[in-house]
Amino acid sequence: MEITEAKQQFINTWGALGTQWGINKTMAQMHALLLVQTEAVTQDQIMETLQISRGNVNMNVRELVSWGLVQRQTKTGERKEYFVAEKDMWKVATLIISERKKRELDPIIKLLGQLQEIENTGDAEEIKAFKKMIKDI
Amino acid sequence: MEITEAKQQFINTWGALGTQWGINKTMAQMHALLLVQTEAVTQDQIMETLQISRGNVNMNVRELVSWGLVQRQTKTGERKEYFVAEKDMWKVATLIISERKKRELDPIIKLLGQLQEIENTGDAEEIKAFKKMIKDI
DNA sequence: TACGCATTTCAAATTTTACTGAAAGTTTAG
DNA sequence: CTAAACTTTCAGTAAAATTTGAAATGCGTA
Repeated sequence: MEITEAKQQFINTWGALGTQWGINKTMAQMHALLLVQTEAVTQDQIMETLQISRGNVNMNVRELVSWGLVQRQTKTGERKEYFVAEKDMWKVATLIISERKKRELDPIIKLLGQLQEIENTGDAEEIKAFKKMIKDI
Repeated sequence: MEITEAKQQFINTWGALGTQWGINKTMAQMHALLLVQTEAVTQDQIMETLQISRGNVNMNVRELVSWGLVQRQTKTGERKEYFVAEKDMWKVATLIISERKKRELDPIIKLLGQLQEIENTGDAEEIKAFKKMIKDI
């Protein structure tokens, strides 16, 4: 296998993995593409490589940037924007985990706190079991 | 808030969280339902509580069982099946993590190994960067 | 072995989620 | 200030995932 093919396969597999983890396929693929690319990449290059529309690229780039996984770059004297991915894998992992925690876990933890607090009438055993379960989570 | 309402809210939120993590909503809700239920539960009870079809219950129960999160029980002299969830949250977490690892991570790790191995022609710098990236993951 | 209740299967329908493309909006060099 | 060059938005469309429901199958009892 040569390098181009290897990169392609990596992009596809990364995309598939993303899907299984509740991350949209295109976003995962774009991330993979930017990871394997040493040089900064333009919107058009992404469109062509992944065969997707301009709007789609735009939305997912924005999302990747908001996760802190990708940065925008502008070269002086050019209107065009370039994109580069964070390459330090340790940082990447940290960013993903803390971002998901913030967006998804924190809300449910808050709810669990509330549930722990407030109910009190009814079958005592049942309530006790429920509270224990919530607490354990 | 009383216990019934609290349980309901827990089921809904758990379902929503599941969705965000690439687990289908019904499966997550069913798991939540079985968690908050002290007693073993039948297919019909699940259908009624979550307002879903028999086929749907069947498929998702099977999936939960295959994850080891739920067990089937039969009472002697009855054809009917009852379901109970693993209640030890530590075990639950371990099961989920190891199952997802097995199903999703292992395949990509295998691929990464392959990618690490085989390509060798082309721009040396590019290949080096790619291999480093793969290795870091 | 046959009957009836319960579970399983799976193609079709529905629901949810993602993508496209064209119009509107921005930015910057000149 | 203007126009060219990009970027962004979003309603409509397309694709993917989930759910239904009815037919087929399995199981236990008599």
